[in-house]
Amino acid sequence: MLELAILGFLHDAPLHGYELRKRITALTGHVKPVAESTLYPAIKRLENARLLERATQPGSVAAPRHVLTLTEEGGRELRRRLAQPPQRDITDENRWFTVLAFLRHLPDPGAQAAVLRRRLAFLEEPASFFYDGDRPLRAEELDDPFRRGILTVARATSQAELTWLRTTLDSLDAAGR
Amino acid sequence: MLELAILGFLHDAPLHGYELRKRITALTGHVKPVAESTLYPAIKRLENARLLERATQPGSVAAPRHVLTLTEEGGRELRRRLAQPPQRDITDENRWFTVLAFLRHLPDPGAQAAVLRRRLAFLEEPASFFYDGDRPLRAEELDDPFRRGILTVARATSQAELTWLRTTLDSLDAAGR
DNA sequence: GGACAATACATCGGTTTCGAGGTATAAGCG
DNA sequence: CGCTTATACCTCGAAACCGATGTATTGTCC
Repeated sequence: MLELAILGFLHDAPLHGYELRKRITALTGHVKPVAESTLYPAIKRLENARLLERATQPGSVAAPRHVLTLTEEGGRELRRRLAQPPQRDITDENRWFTVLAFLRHLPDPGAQAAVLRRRLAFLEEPASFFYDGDRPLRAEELDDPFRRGILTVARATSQAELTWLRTTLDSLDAAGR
Repeated sequence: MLELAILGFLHDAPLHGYELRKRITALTGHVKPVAESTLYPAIKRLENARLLERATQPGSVAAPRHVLTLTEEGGRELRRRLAQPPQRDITDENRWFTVLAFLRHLPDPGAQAAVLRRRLAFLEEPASFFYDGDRPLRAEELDDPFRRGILTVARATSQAELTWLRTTLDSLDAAGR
């Protein structure tokens, strides 16, 4: 997820690590902060895999900056990850939002729609957090107000996202024709 | 988060690991699956910390079951974690839902309300995913339909949860008086 | 003039998590 | 009788992540 965000931001423009960190913090940091000690090793991983290149830029504000640029292979890898995200990126909202944030980098509207359809399928299958045997429980059936809250909030999210997904898929399909 | 779920479920009733796994999968598994290779070491950690005890129950269906029981110290630890969750558990929805799922185990309505108020404070501060400098961008200002989706869904979630939080806090305050 | 925050990068050890695989038993099916 | 599925537990190595800490420079505030 972190690597996807790095690739995605660098696809827009070359950045140095510190700036990258600020952007990632703005994107997902209020929910799930990213430590520097997680970011720099991730950059190194991507560099070792030749997905990005580093150019030292001296005479800068403070310590010498390492400007990071996506390689062609890095661009391909970004598109590969966006087109075929693992199931985990579809189901976990944190990860899913990261996919969405960069999905425009997929050149083909059909490929974009295919990813949205996977999320649609996930949201359409009946799933709860609490069960009576196999039967999913509804909010009204719960005594616990906190568990009721979980279901209430999850249902509202799901409704809003389903609406958005369907209209967006319609316009993508219209554009694809 | 996993440890909290284990402590929470065992507070209700002693369970063996396999059953625990099924409950955790029902609770959060559709969003973020838990591998067995994560669960069993987690159980062992909690056992080593004397937060739970293990009793082998032979003559069972298949392999001998290890029935896990929460110790008194385990109960105290559960309440401690519920009363003072780290900020990460407040901001990250996955973690927050786990806190909510077991918050009823806190005996004091005032303490429950205090936790909800932390989430309320987090949701009330203006935060976006995308910025123009320091100014948070609204959905309408974005060209990218996918990024617009993020904001649309996040706003709907936030609205629903704020409503639920306020009514629940009202009734908790009424009960506390 | 000195404290402090921001910029910019990095390492280290420890913890958690994941994926892949392994070992058994029992029940149901054809 | 073998096959699959479910029950039930476990290990191993690799990856990922986190908190603490370190280094150095520049700009800002009092």
